[in-house]
Amino acid sequence: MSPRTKEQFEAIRSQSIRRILDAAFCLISKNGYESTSISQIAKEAGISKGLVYNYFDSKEDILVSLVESAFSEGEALFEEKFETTEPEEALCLLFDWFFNELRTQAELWKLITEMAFKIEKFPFIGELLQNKLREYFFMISQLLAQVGMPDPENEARMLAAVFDGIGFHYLIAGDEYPLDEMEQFLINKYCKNHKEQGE
Amino acid sequence: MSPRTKEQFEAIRSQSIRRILDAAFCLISKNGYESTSISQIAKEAGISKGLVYNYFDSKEDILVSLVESAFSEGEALFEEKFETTEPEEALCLLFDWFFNELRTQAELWKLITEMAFKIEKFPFIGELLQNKLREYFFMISQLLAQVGMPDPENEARMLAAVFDGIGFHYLIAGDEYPLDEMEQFLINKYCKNHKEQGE
Amino acid sequence: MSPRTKEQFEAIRSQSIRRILDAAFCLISKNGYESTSISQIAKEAGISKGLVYNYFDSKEDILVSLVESAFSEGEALFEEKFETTEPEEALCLLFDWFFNELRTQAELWKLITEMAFKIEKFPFIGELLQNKLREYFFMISQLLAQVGMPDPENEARMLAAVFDGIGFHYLIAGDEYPLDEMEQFLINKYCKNHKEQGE
Amino acid sequence: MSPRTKEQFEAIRSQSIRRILDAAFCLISKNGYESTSISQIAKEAGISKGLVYNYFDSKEDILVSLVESAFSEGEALFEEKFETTEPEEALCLLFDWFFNELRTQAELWKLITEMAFKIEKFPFIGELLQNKLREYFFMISQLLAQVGMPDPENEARMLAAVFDGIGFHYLIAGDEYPLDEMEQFLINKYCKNHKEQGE
DNA sequence: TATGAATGAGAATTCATTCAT
DNA sequence: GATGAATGAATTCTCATTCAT
Repeated sequence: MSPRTKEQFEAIRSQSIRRILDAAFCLISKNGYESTSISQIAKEAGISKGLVYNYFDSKEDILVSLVESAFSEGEALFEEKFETTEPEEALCLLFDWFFNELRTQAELWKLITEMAFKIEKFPFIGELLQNKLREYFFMISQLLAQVGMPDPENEARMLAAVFDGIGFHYLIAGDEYPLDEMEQFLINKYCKNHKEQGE
Repeated sequence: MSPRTKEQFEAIRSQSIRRILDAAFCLISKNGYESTSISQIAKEAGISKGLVYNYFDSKEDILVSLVESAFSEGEALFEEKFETTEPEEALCLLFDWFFNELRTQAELWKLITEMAFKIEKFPFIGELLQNKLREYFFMISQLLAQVGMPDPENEARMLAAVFDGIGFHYLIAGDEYPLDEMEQFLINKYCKNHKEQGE
Repeated sequence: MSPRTKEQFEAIRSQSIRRILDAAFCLISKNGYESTSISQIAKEAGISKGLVYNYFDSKEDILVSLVESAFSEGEALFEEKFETTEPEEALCLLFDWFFNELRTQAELWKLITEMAFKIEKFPFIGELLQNKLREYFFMISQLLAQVGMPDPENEARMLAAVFDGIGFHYLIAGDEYPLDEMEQFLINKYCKNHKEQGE
Repeated sequence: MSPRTKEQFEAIRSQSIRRILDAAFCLISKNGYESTSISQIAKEAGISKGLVYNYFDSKEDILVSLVESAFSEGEALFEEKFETTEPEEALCLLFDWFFNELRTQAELWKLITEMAFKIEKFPFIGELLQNKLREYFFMISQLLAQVGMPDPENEARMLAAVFDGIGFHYLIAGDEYPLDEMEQFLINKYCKNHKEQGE
């Protein structure tokens, strides 16, 4: 019989890779990188341990792929949201987006955030996180400047901290944390003008 | 040789325990819990591996003690600072205290914060962190209420988030992070009345 | 498409086998049998891992073929050289041949020689090596007898040892080893008569 | 109870190390380095796998120790033998020594020799072997010079080759190889004067 | 109290081999 | 004939924990 075509192989490949990354994401975001073994990942992905090494060089390599894909996912959503709107609305959308992300993608936020504690061990993460943080900060400070807020840089730095701090406390307190209330509170605080226009 | 007295034994015990916890703190806050071995802790503490098990039942037990002692350390400083002052000054002192902690005890903050990612693995940590967070929040909200801030609860939740968020970004960015500037910014923002009164 | 003829199939077969053996020779003589994987061989041969198993039953089977082909290569050259000449010249040619082999086919010598250390693991190699050694020894002893050397058997055993010993030291010392000097030295020692006659 | 004394620990340590090295020597010289697993070594030594790593950093580390101890063993015997005798007798003793070594310590010779094929993989071995070879060669060439042999350097190089070549052929042919006959033959060839004096 | 030797379970990783296409 | 995905056993190595002294 003739061998599978390149496309067939590629389909198989990407499906397996997808499975591995999904399993890895699920387990690592739940239990942490060190507490997740390749065996667990393979079992969760429904494949053999050996196959994992067909697609990834090492456990660290899985982490790299995972983190990069996690980052670029966030990226895409981020840009798409705020590029084409006027500042007042964009600011509102930012809160909207952030709280939505937190509600639906808490695991993703958890994974990325936990990486900050692994910078010593995996230096590439430091780079990624710093870049992420800079973009994040830059975007917010531009929004705030456009809205006419004084000292937008420090305000942005503070707002960025608010976001990660809320994510952090949500992680600790779980559903006891009043996400909805905080969202409303922040919108009222930062988007008053826009709101008033809406009234 | 005369046998050692109870007091002597007790002194030896507590000294060894202290050493173990110090070593554990040092290593775990730097490298993480999973990446720190009992051997490393014993070596850093200058005692034998076996002796560690004389004082602690397991590696997890060390973590429990470590986290509890870390928490109560923070506690003590915290209470002592704000109990006896008037609200306007206390708020200032709070910023003072926080940024000082971050500058001098970053490792402690890092250790406690990282624990949030281990809640699934060590449920006792969830309790501790939630309590901590509640106290933290309660104290700030009282301060803000006393200062006359409207909606002090949500403001407190936000300010608490600002603190942890700044800690988090400081962890990522290191000395590039403008801690001083942020401190000044927050003091100006939250303690204006007091400052103006002072002038 | 017309189906391939038997000859075409046969050509493909033998070409693939040739490639596999070449790759195996190259890698195994450099890195050793155990440190060479089927994947490496397949990659070096430019074919797939699976195809290797179309032509060989197992990794050991490759080694068998490899060693046999290596031995018979040496064989062919060997016989062709000394069969038709007169003894005095043949002895000279022997040295010539040996040092040439060493210089140009060191890998081959290395592969065959290393096999001696695998006799326990692959008994078939013992047979092959012993036969080889016997032929080798027999040929030399005949040459020496024809040249009129007393006790040609032991002299042959010694000379055979000299050859492999030199090969061995050349392997250790690399280009620092004075191959040329040794060649001249041995020729002077063993072929003086012939040389002097030639003058 | 009081802990064991330093001496007791040291005794335990060196006994375990001895066992590991003995087992490793036995297995590696028989089956080769790559074909010998740590599990096998531990089992042969009658200890657990884990303990091996209490005493050696890695499998390679075992090899290093093994090779170094093998080399220095040979060394000691070597020097002791030839330093204090007159050249004619020393030459005889050299043959004596060599054939004895081969008969009683074939495994040691095999281990050391096989290492030559691992130079690429373990560069430290190259150093050791070259030094060994140089000493070996230097000692023989001095002996031959003292005995009055012309061109003692090349003769020494040849004799050194004879030795390793014989070892090599003995490895291949086993007890079929006429070691005794070769010993006598070489003594007759190289120690004639001394022998004749003895007659 | 104190030591460190000893264990064994489990981690990451490799690789010969099989198999569906 | 040809491919490479998939497997599983084996390998090196780590580490929490136990134990004899």
